[in-house]
Amino acid sequence: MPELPEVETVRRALIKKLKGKHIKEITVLHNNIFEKQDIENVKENIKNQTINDISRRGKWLEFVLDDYYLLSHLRMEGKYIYRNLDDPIEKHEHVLFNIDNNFSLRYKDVRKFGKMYLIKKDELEKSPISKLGLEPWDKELTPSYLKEKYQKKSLPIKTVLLDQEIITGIGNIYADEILFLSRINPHKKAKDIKEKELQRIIDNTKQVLDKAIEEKGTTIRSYTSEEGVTGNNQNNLYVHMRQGEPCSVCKNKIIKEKIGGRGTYYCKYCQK
DNA sequence: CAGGTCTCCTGCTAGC
DNA sequence: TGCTAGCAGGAGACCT
Repeated sequence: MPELPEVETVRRALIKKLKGKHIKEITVLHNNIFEKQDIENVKENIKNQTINDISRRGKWLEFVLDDYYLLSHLRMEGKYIYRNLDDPIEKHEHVLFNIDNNFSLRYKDVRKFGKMYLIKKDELEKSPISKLGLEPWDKELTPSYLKEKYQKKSLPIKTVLLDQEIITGIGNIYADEILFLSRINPHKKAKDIKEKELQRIIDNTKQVLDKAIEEKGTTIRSYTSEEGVTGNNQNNLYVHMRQGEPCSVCKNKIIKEKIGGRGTYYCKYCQK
């Protein structure tokens, strides 16, 4: 499940291979990937566009083309793979990019949850990324920013950390890790979090995500290594996917509960 | 506006 | 061993 570090890892890999290349045409095998868009327009407009750069906003990849941004969200299982142009289409490949009549870049997504948007450069405000909150390393991310955003949130902090309109890029794995390192109980209401704790959340968010990027992401529950991106950060997880194992601090058992519909792992002795 | 629930989708897994 | 029901999960839609 790609979160910010995994998306950043994918971005760095893609740009090496794709920068300066041209999208000659695309084949779309599952229209829902391009949600609420006219597929024929998308196919026509993307023809012969140059991939000038690939950037990232939260969990979104942003292909910077000549006249458009191609926004791509991998959601749970999305990945990009390279094939020869005439290689047969394999299961779960939904969008095929002909790159310079030379090779095929393919978007593959077992669950079909991923989304793409082809947006004119001056219409970015109409796209989903316009609603995103601050990047974890943004200077504006301060305890007072979070205090203001959290003041009306009665939801558990675990749920609120996943809110992409406040801090963008945190997903289910890293939310658990950030709260463990911050010694905050995931059930605690966001509005009840003290200023000192907010500072710990900010510091640990950066630390956890930096470390995960350094390790090229976390690979769990991944049945193929075909995406070419197999990270090592799963070895550094303190609580996520570790129910029943001893807490690294107090040795009590890590527990798993559902919070806001999400599997949540924490130590109820260390996290108050 | 805040928050709850449903939906999308398919492979994996627990339980019989 | 083989089958099936239920689960996992990011984010938008829809409802209260």
